[in-house]
Amino acid sequence: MNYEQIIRLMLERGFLLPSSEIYADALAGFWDYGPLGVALKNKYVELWRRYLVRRDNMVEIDGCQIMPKSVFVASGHLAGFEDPIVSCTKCNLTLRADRLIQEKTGKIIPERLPNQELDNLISSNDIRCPNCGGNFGNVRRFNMMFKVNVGPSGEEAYLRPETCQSIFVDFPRLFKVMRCKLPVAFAQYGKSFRNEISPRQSLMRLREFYQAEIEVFFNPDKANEFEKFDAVKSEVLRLALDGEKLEEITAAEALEKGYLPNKLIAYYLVILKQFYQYAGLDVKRSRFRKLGDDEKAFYASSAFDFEVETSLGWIELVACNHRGDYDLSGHSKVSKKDMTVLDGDRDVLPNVFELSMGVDRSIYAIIEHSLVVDGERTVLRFKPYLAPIQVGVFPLVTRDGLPEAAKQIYSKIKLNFEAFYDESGSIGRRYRRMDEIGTPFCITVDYQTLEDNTVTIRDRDTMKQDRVKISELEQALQRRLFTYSP
RNA sequence: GCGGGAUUGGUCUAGUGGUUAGGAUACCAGCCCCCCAAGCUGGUGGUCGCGGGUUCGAAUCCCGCAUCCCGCACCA
Repeated sequence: MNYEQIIRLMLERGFLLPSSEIYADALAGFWDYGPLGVALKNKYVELWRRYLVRRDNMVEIDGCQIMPKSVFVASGHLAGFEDPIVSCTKCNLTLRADRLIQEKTGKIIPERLPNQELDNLISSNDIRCPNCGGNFGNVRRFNMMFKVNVGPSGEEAYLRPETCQSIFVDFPRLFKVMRCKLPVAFAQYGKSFRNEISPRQSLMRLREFYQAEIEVFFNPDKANEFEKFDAVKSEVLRLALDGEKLEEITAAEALEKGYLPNKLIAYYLVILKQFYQYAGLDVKRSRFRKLGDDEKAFYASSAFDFEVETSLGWIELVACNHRGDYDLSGHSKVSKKDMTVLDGDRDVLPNVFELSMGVDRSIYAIIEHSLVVDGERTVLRFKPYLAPIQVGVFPLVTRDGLPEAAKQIYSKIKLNFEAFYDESGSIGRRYRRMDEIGTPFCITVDYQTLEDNTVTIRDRDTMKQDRVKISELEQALQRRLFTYSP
């Protein structure tokens, strides 16, 4: 299935809704999660906590979405997150001013050049609209951050464009009160906001979106003194170092060959890949792509994108950036707070390696990779522990006391599991409905139930059934649902 | 932002100026009672993205706006 069909399925089944769709002035780039979507997302985030946050003893926080101007002065977003743009006075075509000039003149044009100088370059080189030949207006700045006004005085503040700034500004206190030692990782799941010029493809480019970010703070002199690496050194990574060319190589070899800068980064790339394996992504269709200098974010000294192949092509799920001491030194300068911490007997300003995960995109990718159309059967083969509905409960027929028996089981197990009771239509039809939303197990109450207090558990993927005693049902479900596997 | 296409019940769709907007699917109820969908009967649900205009009369023509898709540009 392609992107469009998948989105239709998500809309139809209550995974996703266009936000404020009843109004004609609904905004592009905003989508709501429906009941199944939020259930899937919550379980995905729980898995993230299990396989990354808890596994690595990370410290999780939940920071505010609105932050004061100073934060973004220090982070560089007020200057660096801003593009010089210019519009044609005739056809309104809008382009990046620096790139336009660079393209026409062949000269390297720094993005930070003042507007006036960019204007001068456009007129002195007689640059006209490539679309209609019209003249360009004056260069202006477009900042992708949403500005908000706080309090009656309208104090200038911004919606955070990335969640990690909360971690950086909280770092000094957190490090102390949580009794941290380097290296230490901080994690946060939450919303970020970017005023995208043209949001497209629903979950791929949202203006309000979820990130799950991990910021690893470490002593740059000790990035190779990293014992945890040994446990994962023989894991295979798929690396795209130079364009599309792909190398499958163990983490240890990648280090030896200098593809990866240090053990710490190698370790986190491995556990990120492992996490996605557990999330049910087809990692054979994934890669870590090394970004060229022209693609990297302004704060990154080296960067890998974790990407997966979908019907939309390769999409970026996680940006893995070596941010150096960019953030802490920036915040230290602007806030005049000391951001150094004690490591051994020495004060160090930690460096940061981040795994910045796009949650919404990940959800999309998992759905696409989980979807199997097998003849007439449409199945979402979610890992059981990610399934929005975990178990369906059905009476085989609607007579002879079977519905009553089934409802009794349902009312009991729904306290511990996401269960769904259904008695409408044929039994096969009910199984298929569950297949379509990825429910891994269905319990059927049949005539034998009335005789010996057993029910069948039907497996979504094999369609086979096991018979279990009602008294052992919850245990049996527990075991099936929470067997984690890559 | 630019160019192109699209916008009719949950979903797909017929309908290009004129009676209560038709169908499929889904859904609901009843029948059937069947362990892998699409059997029978009945039923709910749309005023046609929003606003304005033309016309005696518009889902159907015109304008504006919004959203979605594709291409370009943008994507810290």
